[in-house]
Amino acid sequence: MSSTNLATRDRILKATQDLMEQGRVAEVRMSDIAKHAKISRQALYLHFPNRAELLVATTRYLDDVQGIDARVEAQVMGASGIARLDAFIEIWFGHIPHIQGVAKALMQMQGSDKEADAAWQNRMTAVRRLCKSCVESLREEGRLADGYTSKQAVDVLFMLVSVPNWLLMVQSCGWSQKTYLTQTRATAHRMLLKDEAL
Amino acid sequence: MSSTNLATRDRILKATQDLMEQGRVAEVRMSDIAKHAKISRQALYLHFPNRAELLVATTRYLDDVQGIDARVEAQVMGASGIARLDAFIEIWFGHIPHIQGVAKALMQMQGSDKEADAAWQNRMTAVRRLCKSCVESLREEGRLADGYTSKQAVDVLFMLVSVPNWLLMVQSCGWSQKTYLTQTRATAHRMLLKDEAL
DNA sequence: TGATGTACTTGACACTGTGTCAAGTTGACG
DNA sequence: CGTCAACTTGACACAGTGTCAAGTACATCA
Repeated sequence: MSSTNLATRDRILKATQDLMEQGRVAEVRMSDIAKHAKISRQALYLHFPNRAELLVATTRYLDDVQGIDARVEAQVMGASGIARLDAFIEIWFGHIPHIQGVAKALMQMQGSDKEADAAWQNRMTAVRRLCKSCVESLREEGRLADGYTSKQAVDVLFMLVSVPNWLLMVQSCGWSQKTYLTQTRATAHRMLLKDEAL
Repeated sequence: MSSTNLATRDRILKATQDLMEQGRVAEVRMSDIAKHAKISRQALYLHFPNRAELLVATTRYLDDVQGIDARVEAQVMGASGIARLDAFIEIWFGHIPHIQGVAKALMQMQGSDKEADAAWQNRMTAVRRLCKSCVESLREEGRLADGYTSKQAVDVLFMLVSVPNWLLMVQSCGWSQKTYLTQTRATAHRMLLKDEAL
């Protein structure tokens, strides 16, 4: 895998992204990806052991292309309290459209494929960590609402910003990105913040 | 389909429910269901044209077994305003555990199978209608929060009570039914109700 | 120049699960 | 006894994944 041609590997990842972004995710077969990357189907298996790992690698690739880590570091971890929460939601919701196709495919394999299951779960752990850092920062500043344990607050935020919810609102219900962002931010505030009755 | 033996049909539906409730949903094959219902795999196709329709029929069967329609009629449509909203959430969340397995299977087929897609979408329309009736009742009583169009309010409620969210909180995050119900009811109030600053 | 190795191709094949088809079997009812 | 409905048995087509073996094209190096 690491010994194979890098340019080809990137072409595969790019092809996967392209096809996923477009359409009927489950109809993106290994052979489709190969065709789009202009290699043989079998060559895919020289770079990735199976479909699940290819999809996971694609999310990593997309993270890199979008420079998500750096932006998170600067804008989320660089802020605190409400500002951190808002920055997190904004950056994450800006990223979802890019990964949404691959995410859908990966989630569809859940249960049918243990590898895919674990892989996606693992990816989501990173997002969960960010939720946690937001909650902790709010708590440190005394802004966290009563009535939740810390874990519950993290769970709630994690649910609020989940990909399935995004898919439902933006793709099925036709909400614009902007509307959904605004509404979710407001909801997050209403749910997680202490009333400022001062 | 309607000309075949009814007892067998029910055994199939019961078997499907049993297997789905238990476990790894995607690993429930047509042959597994047949085995569990003590008929041949081929006999399944005398009763249901394909897997998708079998799953949908199973949700209908579960609705019937649970007498969901009557309870909705009495407790949801029989109430109004906040009481209707609360009754809806309570009944629906009480029902999700029963249909959750089949729902998961159906959602997993989304995209790979147009029939399953349409079928599940169609099932969810009924839930959406209930959301709508709650929102309309709140609006009639002047309790609906400002800042949403009616459609947006329905969308928000629909998202809040979605099966994926239930799955995430109750199955992945380990929330108890009761906690999740209480929290969701509170969230629904916070999001949909006008502040009662009187 | 010729040897070696890497990246890729071609074509075949095993395997799993869905759905179809054709030819039985069984039991009830007239 | 005949007939019909419900079901069984066994075979098969089809799609998609993943594997395997043999071959090609090209670069690099002795």
